[in-house]
Amino acid sequence: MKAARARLLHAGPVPAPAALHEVREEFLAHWAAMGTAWGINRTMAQIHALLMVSNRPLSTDEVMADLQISRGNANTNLRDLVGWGLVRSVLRRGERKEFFEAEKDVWKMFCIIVRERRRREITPALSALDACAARTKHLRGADAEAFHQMMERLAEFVRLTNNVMEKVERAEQSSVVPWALRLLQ
Amino acid sequence: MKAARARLLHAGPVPAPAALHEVREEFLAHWAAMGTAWGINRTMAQIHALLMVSNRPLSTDEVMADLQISRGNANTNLRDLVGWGLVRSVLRRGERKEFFEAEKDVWKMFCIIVRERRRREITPALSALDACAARTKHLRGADAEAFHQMMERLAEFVRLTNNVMEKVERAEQSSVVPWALRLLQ
DNA sequence: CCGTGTTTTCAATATATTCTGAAACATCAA
DNA sequence: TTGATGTTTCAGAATATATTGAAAACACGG
Repeated sequence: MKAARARLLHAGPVPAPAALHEVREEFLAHWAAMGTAWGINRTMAQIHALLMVSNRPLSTDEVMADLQISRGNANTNLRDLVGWGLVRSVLRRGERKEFFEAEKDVWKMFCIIVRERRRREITPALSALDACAARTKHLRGADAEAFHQMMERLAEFVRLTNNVMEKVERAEQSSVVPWALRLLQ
Repeated sequence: MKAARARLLHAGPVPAPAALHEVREEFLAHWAAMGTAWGINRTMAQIHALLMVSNRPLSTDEVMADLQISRGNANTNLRDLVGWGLVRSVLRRGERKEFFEAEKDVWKMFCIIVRERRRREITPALSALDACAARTKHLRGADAEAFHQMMERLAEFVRLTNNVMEKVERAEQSSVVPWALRLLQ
């Protein structure tokens, strides 16, 4: 009580725990906003952020309490994060509860996201574009030919993207990618 | 009339216009789905797709008719696409109506998207992360230090991303990027 | 300044997505 | 088997996002 009041009464260096809490909140909010802009739901991004900056694995209940969300919501999104491979569930011996920890290596994180987005979105998109190209190959007329050409160009570009992403996935071993990226600097 | 009926009566090679229409619908749907997965609204992606495969500029009314959407919706999303630089508005002499055409060069399209996402999302994210790092630099304690370290690592990674994207933006001139990408093949 | 064609705006509505909370389900130890 | 502990599911509620449509604003030629 006294400490709290003291903080309000005189200006001075903010105590570390309070300051940290504040900055952490800001980070969670930013990460969530970023996620939203890239098609990831708010809660999932928030949980991910929370686990990224936690120095120990957290239980579902801790996540619920921290983010003020329901059990169902926490469970679903933790499950999804595990599905993405961005979060691992860890068991503590002697405890039945499940704990969760995020992959902390930023480069690995990036590789995982690239792998999953390739698998879930790029590869199917490529099939679709190839199909669109194939099905219009033999059609005649200016419209059809223009359409076909566009499909070819898009497919070619997505194929290149796909290949680049595939290389990035394997980057842990081959280290070609970090090298190429440095080259772009 | 006769041609239409003939199509219904005997099995045979589908006439080009009908086949093209079908494939085009499929492409629009796929592009819209893809957009959604990457945080772009359905209609905007659909309009973009429509203009990409149109061999002439289209008016707002044509877009409305083709996609069966309201004037307000068409207008807003066309405006946004122009804001992204993915679509240009063109004026036909003697006509008061505005027409719209998409950037058709796939590589340029990509550069535009990279430029805009960098400007709208990456740069602000980087500022936020730097701020989070700076504000926890002097805090002591295991929690604060772990947090600070994570912020530094994330900021470093985003800074790299930012730089790579900046190079891609300028790729039209310098052509370093296509070269580096080929290297990754 | 008026009339006409076009674009923009925005409150209301519709749709899509996310979240909750409680019940069902699992697992284990006694 | 029972009870304690933990997880999953999912219908309904809450929220966020997108869409409509009609009125207002605008731009221009006459």
